[in-house]
Parts: sequence; structure tokens; C-alpha cells
Amino acid sequence: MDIDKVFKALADPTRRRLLDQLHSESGQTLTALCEHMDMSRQAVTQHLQQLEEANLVAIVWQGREKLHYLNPVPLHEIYTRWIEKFEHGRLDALHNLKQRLEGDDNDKT
Amino acid sequence: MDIDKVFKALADPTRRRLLDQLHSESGQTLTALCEHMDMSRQAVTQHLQQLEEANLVAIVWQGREKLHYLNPVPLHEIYTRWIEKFEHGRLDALHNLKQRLEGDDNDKT
DNA sequence: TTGACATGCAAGTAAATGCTTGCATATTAT
DNA sequence: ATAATATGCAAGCATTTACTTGCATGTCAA
Repeated sequence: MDIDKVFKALADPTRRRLLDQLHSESGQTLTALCEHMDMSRQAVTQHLQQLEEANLVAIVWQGREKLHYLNPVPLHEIYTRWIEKFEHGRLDALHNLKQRLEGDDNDKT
Repeated sequence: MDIDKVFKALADPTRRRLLDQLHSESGQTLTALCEHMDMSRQAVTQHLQQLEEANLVAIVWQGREKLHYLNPVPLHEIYTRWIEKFEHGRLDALHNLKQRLEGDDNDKT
């Protein structure tokens, strides 16, 4: 699992919107997805390719139609590898930062 | 909170490494952070600026030294706004996808 | 006060990114 | 068989991104 590809895929608002579309309705075709987007079909294709390479979207061919399915596993991976880790001691970190900031400006107890 | 800036800030491996550095030791100066990185000080500065604009890092000036602190709140925001949402029904989604894939190749019940 | 240290500012550049357009291919429907 | 539909491939282009280098500024210490 290339976590860098996942982060890069998520970095673009259009791609996040595509994920949202697939979340609201699973298995949409390329043209169906294009209808919500204000850009050429090729642009959407290229975004979907990046999502596919990041394993965030899985493709199923059905005749000439290309169906898109959301795969939430990489998102979960980001959670366990990145968010959970920093979440740990979240309140402590904020508390320490706050104290440091306050101590820098005044001597509030 | 500009979630796009957060995603974009996280999209770069160098910036994620900087966050890791700050996670392992809080309140490091710019030069301290530079020691771990294989690029010019200015490059690191620019990365840290993006992290700051995304609110992932908070700065505290102490004389001529610039101390960097990690702020985990935006990460938590990503979790609640993006991951949790897709997490919901994670197993279902996988199950459906699997069924669809199997149904496409054979007629397994 | 002078020199060393920590950082900022800004211009320049190579590579990556997002998008378009034109044409090609494969599948379905009439 | 032919036309319409769904998609792919590839070249081209403008913008953004990551990085460097050179110089300027502010702070601390001898």
C-alpha cells in the first residue's frame, strides 16, 4: 500500500468530490460521474485513474461500461497510521501549546 | 478551517516527515528540524509555512528562535469529516464489491 | 560593539499537475 | 451493417510546486 499515492489522491478537491459521489451512489459509470463535474470527460478519467492507483476506487467492467466502486480501506489505513498516532495525547498537546503561548505573552496562572 | 489546505499540506512526504519529527520531539527550532532534512533551510521553511497555513503546526517565537509545535486538531477534523463517514459501512462496501466482482466472473450464489 | 547565529525575503528554475482537444477502439442497438 | 454510445490514448499547454541561491534583518554573546 503506497500511502503517498493515497495522500496525493486526496489532495485534490475534484477527486474528493468524486469519492463523495461514489459514496452517495455506488457503482456509477464514467459518464454518470462526469455529469456532476464541470470539466471534460478526460479530466475526470485522469482523476479517477489516480484514485484507482491509490486503491481508493475499484473498477469493474461491464460490457462497454466502466463501473466505479469506493474502497474505504486506504482511508482506514491513513487513520491508523497517521491520525490515531497524533490523536494520542491530543488534549495534552493542546494544553501544553496553550500554556506555552500564554506564558509567552503574560504570566497568567 | 480550510480542509483543502490540510489535505494539500499532507500530500507531501517531506511535510509528513516534519510532522513526524515534531511528534517525536515538540518545540523544535527551524535549524533543529533542518538537521534531519536533506535540503536547504529555505526549502524546509517553505514546507513549514504550508503546515502552518494548514494549522497543523503552530509557531512560537523565542528571541531569534522559532519554535514549532504540532496541532493535531486538523487531523482530527479530517477524521470526522472524511474517514469516519466512509468507515461507516466499510465492511458492507467491501462485501458488495466482492459480490459484484464474483458475480461478474461466475454465477456463485 | 562587533561577530556569529537564526531566520526572512525574493527571484529564478525544473518538474509535476490539471486540463483540453483530436482521434482511435470497442460495445450495444436499430 | 451501420450508427450511436462508452471509453481509451496521446500530445500540448498553462499553472503550480518544490527547490535553490544570494542577500537582508534581527538577536545574542564575547
